[in-house]
Amino acid sequence: MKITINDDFDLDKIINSGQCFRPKKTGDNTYRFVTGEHIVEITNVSSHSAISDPNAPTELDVSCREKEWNEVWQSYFDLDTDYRKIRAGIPKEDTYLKEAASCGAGIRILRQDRFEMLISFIISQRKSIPAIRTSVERLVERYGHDGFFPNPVELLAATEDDLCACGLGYRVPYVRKATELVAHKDIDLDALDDLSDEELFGELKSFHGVGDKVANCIALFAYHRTGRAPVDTWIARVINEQYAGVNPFPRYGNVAGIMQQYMFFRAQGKGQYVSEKTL
DNA sequence: CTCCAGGGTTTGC
DNA sequence: GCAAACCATGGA
Repeated sequence: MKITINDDFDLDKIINSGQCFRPKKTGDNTYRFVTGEHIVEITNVSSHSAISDPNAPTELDVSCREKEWNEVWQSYFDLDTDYRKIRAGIPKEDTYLKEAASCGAGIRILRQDRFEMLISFIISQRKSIPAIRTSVERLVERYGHDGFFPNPVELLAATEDDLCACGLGYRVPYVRKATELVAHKDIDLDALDDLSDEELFGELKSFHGVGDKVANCIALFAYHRTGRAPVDTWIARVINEQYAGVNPFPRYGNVAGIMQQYMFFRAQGKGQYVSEKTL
């Protein structure tokens, strides 16, 4: 099925933005995404001239039917939000963010599976992104089914030794306890969606092994709380070197999390800066 | 071999 | 309240 997108949309930047660990490139201009019990292959079939023009619409060929696209992937890719408008609203005084947003144009904040994000970001602490991917894939292979991330009941089957074999190291008890709480319905991850940002943040931090940074990542990438801006080692470095140690995110209100993603992408040296003139 | 990774918890003051 | 020690592994 053919899809046309009239907004920022760059699959390569999305899968390399650090917000997701499983989506991957499967061929020339083709990418595979998985969430919950859904899987889709997406090929960018835009003409070459359109790819070089940031304002041209993006033409996609997607493997799923229209019903699934509208009910699952439209929301997953946050296609009802105007990212160009958000980028245009960045004050030019914030020159570093202007450049970062130019580099990261095309990134979108994904609405990902809650349990998967909880477990993935617990694992993420003190690990490199490639190492996180390896551990998450091992969980999928051993405890998921049909290539889907294991649901809480499936992951409950993993003993502490099993989890250790997935390279989780000292995080094994964190993942184990979180899985038990969710599988036994002591905590309802879906019900947390009704909470305010601060209340959600507090509930997420009640998990052993979830601190400020991980709670904000889960809030941003699973609950789409775009006002949350996780501060990790990369962002802390940016705050120190570019903002004289003063956290710039409060001024960006409910789009702070989107700005954080642009900065994270830029801080890793990814993306190319495109000057305002060529935009 | 060494170094460090999208941090968090525990401990000691 | 704060700073420092400590944490298991994999990837570079």
